[in-house]
Amino acid sequence: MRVAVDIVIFTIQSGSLRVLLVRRKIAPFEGKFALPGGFVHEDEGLEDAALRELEEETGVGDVYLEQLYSFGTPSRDPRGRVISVSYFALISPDRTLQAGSDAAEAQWQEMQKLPPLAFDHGAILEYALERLRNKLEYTTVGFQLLPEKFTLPDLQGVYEAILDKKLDKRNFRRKIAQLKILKPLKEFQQTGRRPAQLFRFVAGKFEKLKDKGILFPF
Amino acid sequence: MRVAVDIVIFTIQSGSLRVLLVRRKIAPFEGKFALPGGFVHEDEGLEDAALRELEEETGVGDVYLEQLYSFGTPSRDPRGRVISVSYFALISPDRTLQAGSDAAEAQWQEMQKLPPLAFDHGAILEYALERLRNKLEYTTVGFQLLPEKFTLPDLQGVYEAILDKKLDKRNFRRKIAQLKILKPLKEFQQTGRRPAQLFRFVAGKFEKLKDKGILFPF
DNA sequence: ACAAAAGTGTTCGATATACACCCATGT
DNA sequence: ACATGGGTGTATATCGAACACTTTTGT
Repeated sequence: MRVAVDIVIFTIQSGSLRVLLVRRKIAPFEGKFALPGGFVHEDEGLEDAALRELEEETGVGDVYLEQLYSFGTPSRDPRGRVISVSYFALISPDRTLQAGSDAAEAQWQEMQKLPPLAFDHGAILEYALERLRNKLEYTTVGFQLLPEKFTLPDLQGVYEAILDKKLDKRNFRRKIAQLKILKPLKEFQQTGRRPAQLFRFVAGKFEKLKDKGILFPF
Repeated sequence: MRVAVDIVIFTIQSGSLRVLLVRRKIAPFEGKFALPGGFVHEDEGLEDAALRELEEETGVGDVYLEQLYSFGTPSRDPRGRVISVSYFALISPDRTLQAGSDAAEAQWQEMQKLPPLAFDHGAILEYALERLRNKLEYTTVGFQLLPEKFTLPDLQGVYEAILDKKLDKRNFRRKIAQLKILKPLKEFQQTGRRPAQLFRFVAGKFEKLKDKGILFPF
């Protein structure tokens, strides 16, 4: 019985939610897209294995990583019995440039236009998205998808891309404001028309979030 | 690499939350209490394995069962590499009588007075309790801990036992009422002083619960 | 001047919380 | 009659949802 980790790595690019997929070079499912992942080494923790695979695929460490679910239907891998412990990871777009360092065929695909996936990876991805949407509401995971400095429109864009719906600007900003987790900077982003103020995430005061369950001290 | 399932089985007895523990008869941790569980068979799904173990320990099938988390620190089992996929189960007190059918040493222990547990089972149990408390708020799992017919004080007792705090009777009853998931019966429980009305859980209308995430279609 | 996105408050309904008395039964 | 737990309603604070205009910049 072998144990593998499969990782759903989300990022935001061009205002849309994307996931890292690799094209399989060998059977089964040769040529199909799959989640990045691999077998857990004999003396390696599950999360360590996920971090290793993640770094191999994206070249990036130190990202938000959380265990998702374990899939173990006996028939899920035609080669034999493989238990997949799935993880989901979030990475900010300014750190995704290195992607493809290992698996030459790794691509950031839009969640809107997904190809059919190998194994049961479609179900894993679906569940990851549901979890991400839920956590967005009661935790601060959303900030993991932004660079260190960001604007409020950027932040709202992250929420809108994940939830796949428009949000009211004023309500959104009030909600963020009362969390008191943003430090306003004296810098402004000069990109579009009117410059937007930059902020930094400071995990200082998140009382209400903490007792609602920032979750899991592992 | 071996894969095991460990199951946190909760019930309510004498108004307090209890968990099923078995005393280990062999090393390692001989004589210590542990969560019921065992190795996954070669051609058996993870949930099937959990159900099998659960039925072996309690003699009961058809219970609420949900996957919790997978623990895989290499050193967690001194005998060698074992990945534990943990589950949590809820069982109503009128069905727990058969307990101990297999493991002669299986006991329902109060969550208040827990002995130290073998392996990392203490951490598993802690996480299971946290999850149960969270789910209590946005799902109807609480009803799984009651017999088919129950009174409102019974139901409130379940919530109080799990959350380990007193709740306001009137607020509690209003909250339950507006879910419209209880069918009042024409029977009354004759036990204490004044008879209490019996209800039956009917999953009919739980709109708000459903889109909040009754979760996981597997 | 105009186009485009940034920024800013108020109202209203729903939901959570705090709180005290009467009722039905068994002894 | 009294002790025990069952049963019921109101007032207040808090939170989420709807909704429109002014400001700053680049062209």
